[in-house]
Amino acid sequence: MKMLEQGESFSLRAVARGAGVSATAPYRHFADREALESALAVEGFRELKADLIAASRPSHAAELADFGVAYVVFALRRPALFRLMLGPCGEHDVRRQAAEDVLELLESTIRTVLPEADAEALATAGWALAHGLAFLHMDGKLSTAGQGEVADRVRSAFGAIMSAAGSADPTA
Amino acid sequence: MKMLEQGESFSLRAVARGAGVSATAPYRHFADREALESALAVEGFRELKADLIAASRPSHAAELADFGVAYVVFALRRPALFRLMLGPCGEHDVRRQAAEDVLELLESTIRTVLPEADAEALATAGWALAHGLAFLHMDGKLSTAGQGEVADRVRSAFGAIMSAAGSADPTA
DNA sequence: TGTACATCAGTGAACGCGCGTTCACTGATGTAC
DNA sequence: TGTACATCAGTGAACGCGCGTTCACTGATGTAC
Repeated sequence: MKMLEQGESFSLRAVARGAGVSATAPYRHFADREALESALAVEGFRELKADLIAASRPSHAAELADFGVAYVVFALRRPALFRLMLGPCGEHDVRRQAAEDVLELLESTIRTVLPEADAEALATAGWALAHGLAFLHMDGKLSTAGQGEVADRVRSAFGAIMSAAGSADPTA
Repeated sequence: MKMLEQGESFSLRAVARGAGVSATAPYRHFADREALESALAVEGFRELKADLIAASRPSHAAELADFGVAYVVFALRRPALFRLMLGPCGEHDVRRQAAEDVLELLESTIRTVLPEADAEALATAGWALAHGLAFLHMDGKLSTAGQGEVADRVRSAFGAIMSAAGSADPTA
């Protein structure tokens, strides 16, 4: 049960604490902090992908917003993990490929739902939109107080992007 | 000349180092780390707003993408400052109001350029889109290698959102 | 069944690091008379 | 013009903290014979 506590940010010692184990125990299983971080990120991406697939069975374009809602909800439910997964990473990081996979999941969905759209551009825009909403909510720039407020905002934002894809050429 | 160095993240000592001054010198001017952080953030928002206004004189909807490009370029040029400005903040943080001001700048521009659109929803979507693109590029999830690659990607993403606003109801 | 040994997850003390912060100080500049 | 004093930006030593990491260790479990 390797979990990141709600409030605190990632550190090797914080993970050990969260697991109820001494600060040095993780070294039995991981070479160093970076190896632990990568393993947590990979597991996190597995969960995120499962959430995205579960939340959305997009039969038409509007339901793509469900992807966005699931993405933002995941980020708000596990902020430390989300930051770990999608935070700064180097050139040859496993997280780079994992993030690419998420983008491709979105892209292939768009290809079946909106075959006439520029799937690559639209997938990038959709991902960036969800990503921006996730960070703005996580970082307290948009309110998360109201019941259903977050989901409504995400849906309304996706409404703007997605109705474009069917009706206009997304490349300016 | 209070600046944040390119690579390193914000800390009181890092700012002092960047200013070529001892670690304790900032206490002559700021009560504590948080006061320094707020002052830098406020100054940063002033610069960002100036960049946004300078980069874009939106006469029609497509040019709103210039806002997005300026936003992302600012983030990539001053990543530590950008993270400081738009990173986690509490309920009564000056940065909250400053961020709100940026949103309102975008919103009022939309109101004059696209009077028929849902300006509030569209401004939030546009901000989130630019914000997501900024973080995805900063954090190495989207390539920043190619000449003009970033600006092209931002324009193409904004194309998708903005052409919607003129042609369809952005609320799903 | 019992004895000897290997394996292996976890422990606690210790290290060096950068951090925020305090403290008493120095040295330059400005002001009063 | 010179002397006495206040102001104030900056200094360097020192503190306690959480971090990543090392080290020698303990104690439980499994395996060989």
